[in-house]
Amino acid sequence: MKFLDLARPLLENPSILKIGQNIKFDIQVLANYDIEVKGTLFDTMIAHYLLEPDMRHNMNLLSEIYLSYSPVHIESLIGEKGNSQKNMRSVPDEKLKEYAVEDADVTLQLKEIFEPKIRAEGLEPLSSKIEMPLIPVLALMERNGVILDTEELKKITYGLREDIISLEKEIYVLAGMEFNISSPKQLGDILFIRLKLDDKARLTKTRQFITNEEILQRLAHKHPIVDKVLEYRGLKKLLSTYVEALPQLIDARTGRIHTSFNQAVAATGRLSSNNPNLQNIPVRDERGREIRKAFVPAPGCIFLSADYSQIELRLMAHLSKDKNMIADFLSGNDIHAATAAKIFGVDIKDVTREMRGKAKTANFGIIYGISSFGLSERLNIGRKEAKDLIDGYFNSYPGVKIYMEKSIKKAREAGYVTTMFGRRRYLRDIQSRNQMARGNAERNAINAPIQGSAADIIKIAMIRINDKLKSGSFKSKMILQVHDELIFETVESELDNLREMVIAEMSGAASLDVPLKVDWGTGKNWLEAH
DNA sequence: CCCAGCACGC
DNA sequence: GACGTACGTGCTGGGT
Repeated sequence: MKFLDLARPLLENPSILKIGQNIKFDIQVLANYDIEVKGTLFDTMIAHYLLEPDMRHNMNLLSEIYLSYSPVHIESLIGEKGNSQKNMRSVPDEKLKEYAVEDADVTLQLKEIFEPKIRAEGLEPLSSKIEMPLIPVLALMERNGVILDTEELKKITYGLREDIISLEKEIYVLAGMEFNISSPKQLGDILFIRLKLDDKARLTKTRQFITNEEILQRLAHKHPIVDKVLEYRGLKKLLSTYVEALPQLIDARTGRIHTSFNQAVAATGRLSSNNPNLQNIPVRDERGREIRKAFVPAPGCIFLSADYSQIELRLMAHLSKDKNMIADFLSGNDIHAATAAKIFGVDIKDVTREMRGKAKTANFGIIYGISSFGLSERLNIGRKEAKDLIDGYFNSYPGVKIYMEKSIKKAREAGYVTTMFGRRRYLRDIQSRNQMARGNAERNAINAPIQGSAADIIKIAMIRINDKLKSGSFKSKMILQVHDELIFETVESELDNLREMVIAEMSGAASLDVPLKVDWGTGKNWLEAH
């Protein structure tokens, strides 16, 4: 009897607990053999992520820390990573056995340590109701993948290449010499030494000239080369990071792109995505948006995109219990306009674009714990005006200021802050005498509960939606998560049912003092649906 | 091979 | 006087 035939009934038995380190990986390997792992999961990597979200969670490290034991490194079996790295299949059975058994032993020992710690720290519900059940959901989304229309991408490629070459030529003429525009060092020397665009130019810590977008924007009026450089940078980024890289990641077996969702990287509880990162596909800039047209549904399908509207600001309203902010959300008015009306003391119908823009920046800044200096930099206004704006903000929403102070106080006293669902973030620098370290910790004390609660909520929605997809025998697939947005490859006949279900599960995932509003769109590519 | 600087997303 | 908005991934250049 083959091993798989022996293992299958155990792995597929829903009443047998599965303990592992990075179980999503095992689920994917077993899925290749048509084994569907069922039953409750306990993943030591995820457990440690909940216990110490800022740390790394690989098994050898955990073993060294918690078991004072250094397991065999995989490299000693299959060699260093690189071209010559061998496959697990090439490892002699005797060695493989030792490795596999040790791996299982260490994992079980770690579980015995982490499980009581999870319980002791009040993390059990977050663990057993959200993080562990999410593992197979992410595994399925990864296997689902998404189709990339390479012909559509090719169309973009030619235009980009041409424009980059002509920009390159124009830049060389304007600079009076050729240089590597992609080298910040060379570019800085051209702009600030050769062309003398700013005699007070700021330097990076490695004493190069800063040439980032913010600095260049301010210089744009001084010389035509600056805009060309900005455009060149943007187009190069699109070409190298997306247009040229994405087609290389199409899986030969499925013909689709399969990202990895990492559940144990972001210290706030968010997911991250890599190989490729499908959470940073361009959308703001007109030229970049074109790339989204290349993400398409399977024949007979249509994309449904559903996203939480202003979830972080709604969480600020909920967590702070600020009466005015709650009222602004309940009114159904545009929140940034409502904020502007309060800050500037005008009727909401008299709010100008400029006022709304400032209020919007202030709203974002508040979530991130911004200072008056930060806000003045961002809005390109004076320190005084920025301070007045912030004072106006706190007068409008006094509960928000109190909440921010309370968050910092909680961090000082407990050493950590928590999300709505008990996720912790330790802020060890909150007492630091180093201003920068302490400031950082204080901003995290404000941001982590908000960003983290939003992450908790969308994870709950994803689990419930996945359950409904199964129980309702939908053929539609959940394929992507982008922090506050879920994307589905929808069988067209299921669209109405699916949309209704998705919106209900997303808005019902948590009960706040303000509604959890969900916006949605559909389309024959990701740009249309967004 | 690693880090810095930069740019994309939320 | 310096610092100054959270969380990520990935590219290129440039030094080792």
